[in-house]
Amino acid sequence: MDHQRLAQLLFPQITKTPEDYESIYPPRDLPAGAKVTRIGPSPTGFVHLGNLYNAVIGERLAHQSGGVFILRIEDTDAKREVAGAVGMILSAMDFFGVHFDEGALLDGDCGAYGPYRQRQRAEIYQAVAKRLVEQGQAYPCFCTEDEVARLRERQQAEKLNFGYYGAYAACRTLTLEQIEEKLAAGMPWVLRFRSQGDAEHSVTVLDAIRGELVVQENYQDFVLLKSDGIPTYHFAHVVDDHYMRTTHVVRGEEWLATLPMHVQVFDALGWQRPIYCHTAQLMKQDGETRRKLSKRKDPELALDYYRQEGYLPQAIWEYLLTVLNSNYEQWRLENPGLPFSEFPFSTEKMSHSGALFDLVKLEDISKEVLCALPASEVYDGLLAWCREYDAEFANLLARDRAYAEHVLALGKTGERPRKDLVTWRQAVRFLSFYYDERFQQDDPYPQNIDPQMRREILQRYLQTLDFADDNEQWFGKVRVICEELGFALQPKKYKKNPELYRGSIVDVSNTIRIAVTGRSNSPDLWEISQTLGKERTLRRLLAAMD
RNA sequence: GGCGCGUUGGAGAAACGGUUAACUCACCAGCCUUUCACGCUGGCAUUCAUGGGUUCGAAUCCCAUACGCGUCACCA
Repeated sequence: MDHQRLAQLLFPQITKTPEDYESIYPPRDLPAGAKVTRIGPSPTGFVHLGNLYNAVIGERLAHQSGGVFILRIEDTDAKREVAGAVGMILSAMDFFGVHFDEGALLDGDCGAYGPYRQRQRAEIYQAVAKRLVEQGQAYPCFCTEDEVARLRERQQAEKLNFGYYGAYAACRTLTLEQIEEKLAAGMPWVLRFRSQGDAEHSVTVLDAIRGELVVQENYQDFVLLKSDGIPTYHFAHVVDDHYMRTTHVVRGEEWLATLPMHVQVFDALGWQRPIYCHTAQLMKQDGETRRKLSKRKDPELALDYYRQEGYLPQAIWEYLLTVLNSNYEQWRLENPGLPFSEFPFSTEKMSHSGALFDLVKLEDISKEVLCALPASEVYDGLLAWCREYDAEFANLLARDRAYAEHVLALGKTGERPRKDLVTWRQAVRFLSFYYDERFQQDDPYPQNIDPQMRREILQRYLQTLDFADDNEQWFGKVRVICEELGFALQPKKYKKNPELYRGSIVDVSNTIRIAVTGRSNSPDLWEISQTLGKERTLRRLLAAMD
């Protein structure tokens, strides 16, 4: 077989060689130890939490080592591509504060190792493919998808390993004349790797998460180029990560199974293999079992969900970091003031098994993050979210910034600040009673307070109310009302002898609280009353008496 | 079916052959308290999927078994 001739026949238009690309994409000039990583999302119109998960790993590895973090669009599957998907990826990553040093942008690319969209790299793959053909390591295959499917069925029936390999690789032994004939007839073809592998042999691959992996050699003649001349993932990965000079390939563990193919191509081309980081994917509890997060089944795990609910990007980061490196929480406790980028992230600390995604834990971290944020920043964040998702509330907030900040600061000061806010959406609900436009009674009055007693309490409260009082004076008056009406001053006393009292001071103050705020859960009632002002407080009290 | 990866409490997990199996979240109880929170204190795995072995000693090493997940496309 004249491989040179075959290569020329298959790729007449390709003039550049792999060596040409070596000089177009020279080794990077980076400090020692700097890592080059990338994420390679497919533009399918759905940005997934798993995408962010791997992005966080890649970003940390690159940026904490002074390296480069790349966005590459893996658009080799034209069938699944959705218009506008690149924009969605970009905006989601930007929202979560994931910054790329180079890669695809909306209007073109940024960086010297592009293009960063795989379909635009067709010639590069083909140049490498041509070389493989010249070396006799790749060959054209004219089998149709149907034929390959039937082969698999036959193998299944005979309990053989499925696939296109060895004696089953019909086109592997085609002569140059036969190939020429089929090409001349205009038959479509794919380019297959001519595997020299033997399942009896094994290869050792370095994985930064799992240590040294010993895997079976690949023996399948898998597809390098599809009939449209666009590579499969397996080939694109090798070519791109070589010419982009990626040092660490971060990807999900579902790629472990095809890893032997990838190392085989690296070796066939005499290229240095990257260090792999095969991550255990986030899982979801599904009834009795757990499974990988799936695009189709878990739409609520689209990144957009967290944006709509108003989770803070920082909270998501911190949550993902605790899942990735469980010592992160300890570090956070010891370094409450430091940004998370100071945390020494390590692949060795990563778990080999998939973690369940825990929304409750995320909420706890959100509270923590929001609690530590100064009121003015809370205001800015909340306003930004409202502008997008609750325009009416945005206007209320913007109408009086000082008031809003004051409200947000309530209960935040002191040694033990409250952790009332979880997400922006929840914050809008929580803060609604500070605004008449959103004020309403959410919680019921205490059970042992009938409407008549409610009026009695509020009546007396109104009579003694003096906005010049300080907190102590104010509460002293509430105590007097309690005594007059037969409520226990200490909840404990009431608990001990419920028959002696109508209820306790808890019931009385809650009645007032609900009249003023509509809630049984709020920061200090007197501070709230002062904030609302005399007029509004009185109006609400009066309204509650009807 | 083949191959691969995994299995410590409700969740995330620490432990890297050696006394009572860290820590965080959740849950429960108590304290604090005018509510709800916050905070504090305590409880929550006599046991590390199961069964064998190695060892003076195992969650930690070895071997089976079970279970779960992944993968076997001209999808990534």
